[in-house]
Amino acid sequence: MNGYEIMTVFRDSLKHFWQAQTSQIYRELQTLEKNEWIRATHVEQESRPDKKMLTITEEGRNELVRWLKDDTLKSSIRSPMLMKTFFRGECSIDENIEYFRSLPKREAVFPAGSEKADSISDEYKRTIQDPYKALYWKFTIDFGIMYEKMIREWCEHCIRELEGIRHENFTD
Amino acid sequence: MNGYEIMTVFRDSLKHFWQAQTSQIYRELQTLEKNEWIRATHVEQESRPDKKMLTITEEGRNELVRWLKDDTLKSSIRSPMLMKTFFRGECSIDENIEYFRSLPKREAVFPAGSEKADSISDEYKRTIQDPYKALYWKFTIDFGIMYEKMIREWCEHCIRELEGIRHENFTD
DNA sequence: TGGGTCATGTAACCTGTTACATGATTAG
DNA sequence: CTAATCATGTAACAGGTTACATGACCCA
Repeated sequence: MNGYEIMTVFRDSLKHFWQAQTSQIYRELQTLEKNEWIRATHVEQESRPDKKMLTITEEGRNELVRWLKDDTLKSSIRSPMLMKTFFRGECSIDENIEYFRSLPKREAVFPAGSEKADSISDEYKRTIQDPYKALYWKFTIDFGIMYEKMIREWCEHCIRELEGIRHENFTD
Repeated sequence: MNGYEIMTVFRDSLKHFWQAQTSQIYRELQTLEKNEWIRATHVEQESRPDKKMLTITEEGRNELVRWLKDDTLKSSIRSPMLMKTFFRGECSIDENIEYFRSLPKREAVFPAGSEKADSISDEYKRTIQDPYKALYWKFTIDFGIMYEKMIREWCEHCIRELEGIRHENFTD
């Protein structure tokens, strides 16, 4: 792929678990090239700007597998949404019930609906070809769907607790 | 609180959704002071190093509430774990079944067990006093517990799919 | 006497975001 | 003719990590 194609893959197929800007992609690709983990070929085109096609090297693939097998990396959650929830004691019960009601929509992993994710998949499967590799991509989609469901249940749980205390002497 | 106390709160009570290093805390506190969102008082102590106690200002609280009510900020997931899952097509089915078996333990939000979270809570509730505010902290713990459960179910789902294809002509 | 807690930070680096910059082709 | 797509990046800034630096007290 070239940088532009990688950008479209992030935008269309990976954004449910990782967003990346064009600027970051080009900068990271420069680093990968410096490390000789990828190699560039200049491809001339008519009626389209020339492309810089990138291919993974042997050392690059070794590094990829080394990273995959390294399970010392801990990927703890870093959630601005939970940080906001934590500080919601600054607002009233009614405001916070409304907050939890609107949260699932605002935090949606697939704002267009998770069914739409499948239609994106067609395009992506064409790029990826190998159905075995596409399976792991599908697993990340499944994660997103289950995550959305969990968020909805969590919000319902919080609303129930807030409604339970609304009529106690527990007001701000 | 002073910087050190804030560090202990992150370490003991917020690390399930946000980790912060001491160095970052002190740097951010400098910025908050520059913006006059917090104000410092020097407190002399015997047999202990002097403290720099910090208090939120009126503008600080306004800014906090402004941030709380701003729901234009989208907090999409950024998960190194899902990125690794995505690339797992590089490994064999058996290796990946093992990967999903060990994942819930490695990705645990509460490595000591979520029951232990409650014992941490006692210490924290003493700090926070206000039971209404403590409730929102508990909601973040509940999130962590539900998230762990979801991860376990997701891993079981992935293992089932991988075992289903193991005996098809779908090998690496 | 040695490790843990209390208490403060700085420096360098890496990663992610926002804004800027350019220019050709093609489809509606 | 105008907006979208293809194609490449740079600069500056913001946020997060790692390593370094200091020093006193307290408990075992």
